[in-house]
Amino acid sequence: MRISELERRTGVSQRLLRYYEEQGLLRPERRPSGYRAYVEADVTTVEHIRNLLAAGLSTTTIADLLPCMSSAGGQLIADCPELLLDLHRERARLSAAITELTTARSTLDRVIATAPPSVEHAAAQLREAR
Amino acid sequence: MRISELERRTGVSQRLLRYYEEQGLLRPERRPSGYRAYVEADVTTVEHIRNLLAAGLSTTTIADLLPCMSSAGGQLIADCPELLLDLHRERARLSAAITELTTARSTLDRVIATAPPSVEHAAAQLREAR
DNA sequence: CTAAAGTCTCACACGGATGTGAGAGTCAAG
DNA sequence: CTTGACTCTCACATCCGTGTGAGACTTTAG
Repeated sequence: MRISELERRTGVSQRLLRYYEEQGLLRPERRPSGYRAYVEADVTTVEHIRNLLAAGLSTTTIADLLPCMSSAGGQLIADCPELLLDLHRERARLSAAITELTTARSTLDRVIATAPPSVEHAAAQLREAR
Repeated sequence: MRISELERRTGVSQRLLRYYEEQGLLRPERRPSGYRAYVEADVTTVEHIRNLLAAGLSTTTIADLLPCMSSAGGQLIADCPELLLDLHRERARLSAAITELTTARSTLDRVIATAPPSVEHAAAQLREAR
């Protein structure tokens, strides 16, 4: 598929799709014309990229991660205990973030719960008004 | 405490501590000299900030969140349906972020799980060596 | 063949998080 | 008082993810 279709299917701009390629996250074939030729799996890959970026990972970290995720075999980390160590660190950071966010959300829920019904009602109307 | 102590205790540069204040994340008192006077709780607050930033949240989002995380002042929203609406939106964003982070962590777990025991062992030794 | 739509590369721009340095004021030890 | 360490503000600089536009080439529809 060409770039506009991948853009449509993933909701990610062409600019970013080219940027991800520049960062080594995507490696589409090229047609004789120079047009990029993406494959079906790239749709999933782009979704992975978006998730990991939203989680605060950098493109270079993601670049390390993606080969492991596509190639079913763990050959890559088989040779590289250092990478495994990085992944463990990354996981710990993610867990800490999840805990933080979950705590924050609970607190938020408690605050929201203190709103008197009249205010809830007013807010609901505000929401409709948009 | 003054800024260099907070820097030492949190590992966050003075530049960033001032930046967080500029963004409304910290509100240290000022001495007559103009020096910032931080309190004990600021250490924890800074840790929260670092975690939330690492989770991909912006300073403005964190600014909305922090008051909820320290003191659950429910009186705040009694007068202001607009704020309640913001909190609901914030909650939705938090849930989305949590989902993304959890997805990312599961992905990471699957990658880690492909490591053969020999590599796990090598990694464990690397970890000790630090 | 022509026109329109799609794609390419390149380059400039921008906001957010962070580093770095200059110049001036404050504090504490000798 | 002087000196050195600490702090202040202000400004410029950098990296990263992203937007936008120009100018040239490719593909497709009529």
